[in-house]
Amino acid sequence: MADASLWTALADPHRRAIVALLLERPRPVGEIVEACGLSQPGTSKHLKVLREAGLVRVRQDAQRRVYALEPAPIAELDAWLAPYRKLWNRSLDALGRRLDETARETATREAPDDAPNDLEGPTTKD
Amino acid sequence: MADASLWTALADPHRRAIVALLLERPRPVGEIVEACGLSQPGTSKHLKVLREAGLVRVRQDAQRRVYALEPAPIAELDAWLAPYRKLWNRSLDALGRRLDETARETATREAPDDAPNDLEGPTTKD
DNA sequence: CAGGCATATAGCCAAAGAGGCATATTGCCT
DNA sequence: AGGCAATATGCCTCTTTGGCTATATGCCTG
Repeated sequence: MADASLWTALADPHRRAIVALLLERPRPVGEIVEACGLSQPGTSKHLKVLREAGLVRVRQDAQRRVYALEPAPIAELDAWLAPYRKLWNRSLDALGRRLDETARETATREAPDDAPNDLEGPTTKD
Repeated sequence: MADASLWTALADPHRRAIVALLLERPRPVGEIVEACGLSQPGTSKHLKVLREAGLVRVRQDAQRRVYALEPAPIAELDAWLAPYRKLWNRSLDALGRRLDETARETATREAPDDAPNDLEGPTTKD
């Protein structure tokens, strides 16, 4: 499943950095190499991983290869995340936790009928 | 930066499976072991990773340790995702919602017994 | 057609990670 | 106290992966 490679691809900080770079605008390899401070082959390898995960696409411009973000896989991530979003919305409400970029604050104080995830009790953390 | 460990934690399919399990409800270790078909120590190790990433919380109930999802880190993921969401929304608009149906397709689930379970959330496409 | 860029691939090494088994630890029960 | 049940840790192995250097490929230009 491509899902696996998606997570694997984004697991690496350098690759997330590259993805962030490409969010701003498409870029040729040289630029990416310079930005993330790796060797050119190393960067190329990361780009390969991103390519195979479908996260980026390449356009050839003479000798340059211009990489650009591919939106679909990230949408996939978003879809994966969806079920969890309602969970932390509930918690956010309960704990009064403030998160920077939620934008989902609908003030829906519905009482959870089953309340599957009550994380209370003596929380023994590590 | 808990971010790194967050991605690393979710990079593993077994750990994503565990997280999916805990989305339904909190569970003791034994149940998780059974569900993901790994050895008990192996499962425990995964739980440790999730714990250290802040993704789960433990409540001690007699000899049992009941694990539950911690919403905040997933919210963090959502925050990370936010800038990209704009991007693919744009594309979605441009492509005439073709991606939308891709993202909303439902996946078939199978009951995990001893097989490698893919109880990941709404696995999209493929 | 030779030369030079820009990028990809191949080969190699060290480090991390996932998995298993055996064992320690902790709490309950008799 | 002794034993069992549930979970965590240590240790070992094997595979994967990230990084590098060296080399191949493709494309443009003189």
